[in-house]
Amino acid sequence: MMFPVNMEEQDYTTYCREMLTQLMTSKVSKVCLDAQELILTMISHFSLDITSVYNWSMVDPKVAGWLLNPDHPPNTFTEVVKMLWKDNHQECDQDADATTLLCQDLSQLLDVMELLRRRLMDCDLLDLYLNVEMKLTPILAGMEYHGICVDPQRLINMGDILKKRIGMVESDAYKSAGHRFLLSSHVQLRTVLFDELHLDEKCENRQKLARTSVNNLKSTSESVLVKLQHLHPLPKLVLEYRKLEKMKSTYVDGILACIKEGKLTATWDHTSAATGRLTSANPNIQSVPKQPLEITEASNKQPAEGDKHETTSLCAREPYIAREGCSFLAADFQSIEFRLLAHFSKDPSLLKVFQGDDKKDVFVELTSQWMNVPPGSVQTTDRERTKRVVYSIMYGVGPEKLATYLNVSAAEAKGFISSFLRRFPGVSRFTHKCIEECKAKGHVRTILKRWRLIPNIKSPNFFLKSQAERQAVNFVVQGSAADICKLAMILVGKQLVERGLRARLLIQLHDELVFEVADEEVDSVRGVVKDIMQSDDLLCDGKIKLQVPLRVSISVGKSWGRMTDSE
DNA sequence: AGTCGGACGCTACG
DNA sequence: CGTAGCGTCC
Repeated sequence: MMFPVNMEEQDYTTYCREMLTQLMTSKVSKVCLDAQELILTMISHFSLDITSVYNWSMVDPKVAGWLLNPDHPPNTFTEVVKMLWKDNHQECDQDADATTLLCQDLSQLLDVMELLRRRLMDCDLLDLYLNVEMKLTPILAGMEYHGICVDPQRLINMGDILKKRIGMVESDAYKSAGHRFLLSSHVQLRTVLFDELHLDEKCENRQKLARTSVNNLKSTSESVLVKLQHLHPLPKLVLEYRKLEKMKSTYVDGILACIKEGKLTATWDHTSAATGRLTSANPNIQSVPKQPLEITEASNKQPAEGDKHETTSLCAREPYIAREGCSFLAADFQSIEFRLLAHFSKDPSLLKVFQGDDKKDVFVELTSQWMNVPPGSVQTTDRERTKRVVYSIMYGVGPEKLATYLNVSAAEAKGFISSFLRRFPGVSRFTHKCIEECKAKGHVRTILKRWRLIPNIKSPNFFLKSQAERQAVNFVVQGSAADICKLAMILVGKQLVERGLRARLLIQLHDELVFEVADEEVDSVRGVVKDIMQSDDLLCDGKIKLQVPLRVSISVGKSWGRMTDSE
């Protein structure tokens, strides 16, 4: 490519923009390390129309390296090279200057990419690479470019309320402990709870309290504090302190620190999750709490009035506001991982739960099947328990952890799991098939053939082998859900552009997409998004057949904290 | 004497 | 299961 030097700046910019746009949309193969970053830079620098970058096609060696070995992705070009040639790669000249090094890299770039392409082909990953992962790259760049508007004043107000309440809980905690100590220190809390107050010895019917995983010390985690809270006021105060502190440090102060020019600009990372999921960082928008935090605010001002306390509800998503004249539209795949478990298990009773009426509640339906009672008389607590059991089985967590979630004994939890597996035997068949396949091939695959190498599946160490088995099963379910969500992002993006709708994707929460939409386009966008996400076209034009239908629910709102269901 | 970085524990989300 | 990020502690 040539860049003329004798040009006015204005013309020069126009010239470059034209050149680069032509190059990017041409059929010529473009190899680019960190393609996402380049696209973002170009959108920002040349003020390009975001929709025009969706059909740019590039190949990125780092993304290829990650797909080949998702547990140990290469972070630099050197690491990509190392990965391909292992130990027998040509030594780089340590003393060479930057230009020489760059030239060496460039001279290798094409060869490297050619080799990566061949590897991807051999591993049956090329289709996934070209038609999913690389198509997603410009979409992620777009998400980073748009950013999300937040109202800083709301965050500051929340911070003030939290600060006051934290101070009060702190002094109450010191009183109940009998002395001051650092409430945020697990080590100090452990001493107070167990060495000074001996709460573990007073614990009802000798309940087993959790231990820390690395050092096997007495844990002070939520599940332990819940068990201790009836013995002494301190555990409950610590629980409240932790909730308030988490909210303040991560979701108020942490978010405020990430605001640049009035908006949040998270980075979206393709290659940091071995399961194929996306991650977001600085901030991690995917972990902003959904449930509001209820806090009791003592009103010192008018103690004469009847109520001593007034309760305030703090919602971390409340300060996220759609831009002027726009609304957020969220599209959520309803229990997609569970549906995929049903698909893979082919268990007739499980499949039946997802067939027919879209309106019915799948966990009520499942509880009804499991307990042999009519759906109408399923209790809320039973429904909740069913949900926990299903997710525990999918994640492969044992009876102990399930017991803490359900607040029952480990024996009871074990009973629930075995009862469930007896009632839906397809699930066990599926998990065993996963593990056997993994043992035979050394890896497992998702519906889009994404793979994960799991060498520990043959480990003589029981813990490592069990962990590997859980990972194998979980990867197939979680990774397949990730595949489908990526397909949705790509296809919805394409359809919105084709229909001239200016909705833009801002956030991906694994099974949910959040768009920002002009108010007058909300109805059209809702229709398009829902149709596509539920259509057979989504699954590679119907080439992939699922045993269950996918269902999408839509909600709309001006604030991310106040979204209402929308037909 | 102050500061950095890694290990660890805990907890949001899905 | 597996991400990010906050906090202590050495």
